[in-house]
Amino acid sequence: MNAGRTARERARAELTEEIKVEARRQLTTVGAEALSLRAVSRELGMVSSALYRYFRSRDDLLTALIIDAYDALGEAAEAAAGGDDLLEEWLAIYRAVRSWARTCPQEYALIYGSPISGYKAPQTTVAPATRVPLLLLDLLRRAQASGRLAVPPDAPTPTGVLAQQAQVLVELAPEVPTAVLVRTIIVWTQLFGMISFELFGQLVGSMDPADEFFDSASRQMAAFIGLR
Amino acid sequence: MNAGRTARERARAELTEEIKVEARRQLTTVGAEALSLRAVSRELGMVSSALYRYFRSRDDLLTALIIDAYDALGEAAEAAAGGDDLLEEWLAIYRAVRSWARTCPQEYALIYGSPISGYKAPQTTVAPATRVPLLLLDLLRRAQASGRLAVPPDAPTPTGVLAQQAQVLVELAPEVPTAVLVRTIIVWTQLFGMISFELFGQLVGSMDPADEFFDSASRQMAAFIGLR
DNA sequence: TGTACATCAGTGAACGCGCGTTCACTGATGTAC
DNA sequence: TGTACATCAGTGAACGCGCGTTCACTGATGTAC
Repeated sequence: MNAGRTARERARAELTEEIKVEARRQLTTVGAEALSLRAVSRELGMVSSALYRYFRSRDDLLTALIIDAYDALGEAAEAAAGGDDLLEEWLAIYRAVRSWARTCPQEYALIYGSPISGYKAPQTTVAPATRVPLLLLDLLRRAQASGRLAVPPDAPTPTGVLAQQAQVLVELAPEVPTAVLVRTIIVWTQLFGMISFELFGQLVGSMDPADEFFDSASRQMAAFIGLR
Repeated sequence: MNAGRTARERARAELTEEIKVEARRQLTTVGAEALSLRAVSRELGMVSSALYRYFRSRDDLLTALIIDAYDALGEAAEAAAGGDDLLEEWLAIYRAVRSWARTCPQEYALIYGSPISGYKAPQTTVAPATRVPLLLLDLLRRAQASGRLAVPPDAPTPTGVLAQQAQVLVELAPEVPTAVLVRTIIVWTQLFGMISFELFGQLVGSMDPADEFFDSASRQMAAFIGLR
């Protein structure tokens, strides 16, 4: 499929990739806020201004890295999906998310950590960000269809504003009870709270290393939304 | 109580405070990573080197800000504690934490956001960080003593590594069942996951504004640990 | 109460760095005839 | 297949900034006798 591409096009695609790879490499030591175009170009043996042929600005490079991070996470999660047991699939997705976060903590921080000061994420980052949530919602739809989703009796059906807000999710997964959808957001925040605490050192002194805790929490949260 | 203090001592204490206030003010626009000693001193009308009479380095100033942030959060939470209904008290502490985070998002990010690259938090930050958890554990002890803590039947009692790790908490709240203590960490991570998502913009498009969601989640999480 | 000395706060210059971005340019690659 | 022109990648110098930290110093405040 590279057939019709000119040498120029191929070189451009490759270098664009190399720049991102090097930027990612530097992220492991330095954090997004301090990521430097000059350092990246220096490491690639090119002059800093040359980088502007590939990215219009530092923010543009950051955007590309953010989209790549969401996509990498999405791919990792999607690769873990499938199988015939839905609960196991749910847990596998959870593990894939954690595992990706642990192997790429700075990329995780890029998308789920503190906002980068002075950087405003453009709309293009929105779609990649929804890959994992959409995957989980799809799983819940399948669970509901196959009778593996037992709405917990103590799950309150949302009313008022909350019910309205839940509509966005209802449209994506109309079969799934609203009470479960709200709980899904709760466990969704729990998942990232747990991973952030693990990566950012907040669990040190209690549940670190967090393997067993993560496993227990995942299962309890799956039960919390009624998945079995 | 300022009686025995010399003018020098008073001036020093005041300026130390002013530096922190100005640094905090700059944090609202710039993020910890980019916080600049020179900018702080400039704004205070002093020469940058003068700041070194008060803080040995930039990291020292950051440490002071971190400790202050934990303490401010701790105070806000402690102020919300008390009252005769334990569930209401729990919810009030939750609301206080969220409310503090929303009024001081950059200070929140300082302690619960991505780690600051190149900064290593010293031991002195540990104690202030435990104020809120200790408050909640104390509440749970009182709940257990007054029979307001009904261990949820589906809460698994931890075994193996998890049981060992839970010992740290058991020592702090020996009356509270271990199953509840593990769930407490789960809801603890949920709380900060939820707040981070709200502040960092991850809920936009679903549960933002998050007031009702936060309220519902707090109550459901209280029920999850068996508090009523 | 007054004096001599020690402590400390704040100055200003300097060191040695780094950064993002622009711009006129050279030389290679691609395209149309 | 060969030539003329257009496109594009990469260069190197420059602009205008910023930063943390050190150091010898002046002058004010505090302390001991």
